[in-house]
Amino acid sequence: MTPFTPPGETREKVYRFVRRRILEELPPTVREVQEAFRFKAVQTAREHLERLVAEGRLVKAHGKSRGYRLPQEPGTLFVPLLGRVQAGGLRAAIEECEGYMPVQSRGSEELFGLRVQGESMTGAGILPGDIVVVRQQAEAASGDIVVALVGDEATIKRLRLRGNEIELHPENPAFATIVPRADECTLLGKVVEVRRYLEG
Amino acid sequence: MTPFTPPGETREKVYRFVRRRILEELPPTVREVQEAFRFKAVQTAREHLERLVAEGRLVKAHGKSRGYRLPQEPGTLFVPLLGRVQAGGLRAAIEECEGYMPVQSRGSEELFGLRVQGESMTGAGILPGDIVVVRQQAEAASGDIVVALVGDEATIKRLRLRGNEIELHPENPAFATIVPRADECTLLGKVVEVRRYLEG
DNA sequence: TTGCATACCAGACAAAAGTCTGGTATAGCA
DNA sequence: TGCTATACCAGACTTTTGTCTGGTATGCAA
Repeated sequence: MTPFTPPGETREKVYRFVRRRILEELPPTVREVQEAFRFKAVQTAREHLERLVAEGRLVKAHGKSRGYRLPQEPGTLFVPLLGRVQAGGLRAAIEECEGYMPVQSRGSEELFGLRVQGESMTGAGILPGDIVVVRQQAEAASGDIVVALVGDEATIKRLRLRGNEIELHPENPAFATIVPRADECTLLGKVVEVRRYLEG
Repeated sequence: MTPFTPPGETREKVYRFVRRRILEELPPTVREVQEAFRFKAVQTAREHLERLVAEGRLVKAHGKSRGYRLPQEPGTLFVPLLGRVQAGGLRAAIEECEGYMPVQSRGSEELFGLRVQGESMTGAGILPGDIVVVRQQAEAASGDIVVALVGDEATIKRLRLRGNEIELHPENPAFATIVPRADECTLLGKVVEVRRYLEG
């Protein structure tokens, strides 16, 4: 190989290669980097990688195979996607989930996805078939969109607190506000994200 | 260790462990599985893993380190998130993207994320600040929600084809339909997903 | 009882992957 | 010119990791 490529050019490509591989769930080995770039020596790949670590663009687990990672945790979590939640059974629903979906998150949160049924929140841009990502929490602020278990089915509404009273407001004039008694209503969590898949 | 645990119980836990590790971007080695379950022999871990492969719950790359993967490609891709797209510059906008977001995809698609500006699509549940995931394509069907470059700015509208004419319909009565000339309108792609982050 | 299955262990070997020492060629700078 | 830096190569060593052979204990069914 001609021992002169512009400084940093190859390294940039190495970085992009490694990042893609990490994001695709299988970080490369040093020798895989070597082969991808047709280096004749392992060391060449290693030098680029170590340089990227020194520059802070990668981090590594010393001595471990496929040990190169991205520095600032892209923080992608896979959370269970639930079809519906019925009385008492958030745990059960999570166990029997339909699948998993990737969500960006700071980590220590308990999240789940829930498929939206009904038109009661169309005014807030939440349509039937959409998926809401919910953070499990027992408290929420007035104005938050929440998932609550009222009677024996989970429902998505906007929460309003009036003194000690809880109100669950739909965002659609065709639906009525629910004012549940405290003992027949459990807050499952707060909606932190809304998704709509327009294909498949 | 007591040589009797109910059949399949440990294997189920091994499966969950491996799946979590794969989704977190670093598949475990056989010995990491061994240690996680306090097996005294590597072979025990290997037997569980090989069994999971035989059952089709995992697949593996023979002889490669950290070679266990999930069978049906969870297919999570990281796509560039664009703030805005201006005349001519989809390539440029992708180079200078704001960041990356995880998207579930069948793989060979060219996707990007775009932040929504304006209220012209609120009727379709697409609000200002939402992010749309767009598949790059030069053609689309009547009725699709598309991103098009009209003049020198990208816009999101519902596409209607009337014979040879292209119409870009807003979903908000306060906005007017656009009927661009073919030479001043470029189709950037089709919206395949809508996301709204309600926090942060 | 025998046979067979599951669940596990001991100890080894071989391949894969990380690491290291020492080298060459080119370019830029003092 | 010598010094330093980058980019790369050769070949080896060491650790990690995948793989293998053969073993024990328990439960179940013929």
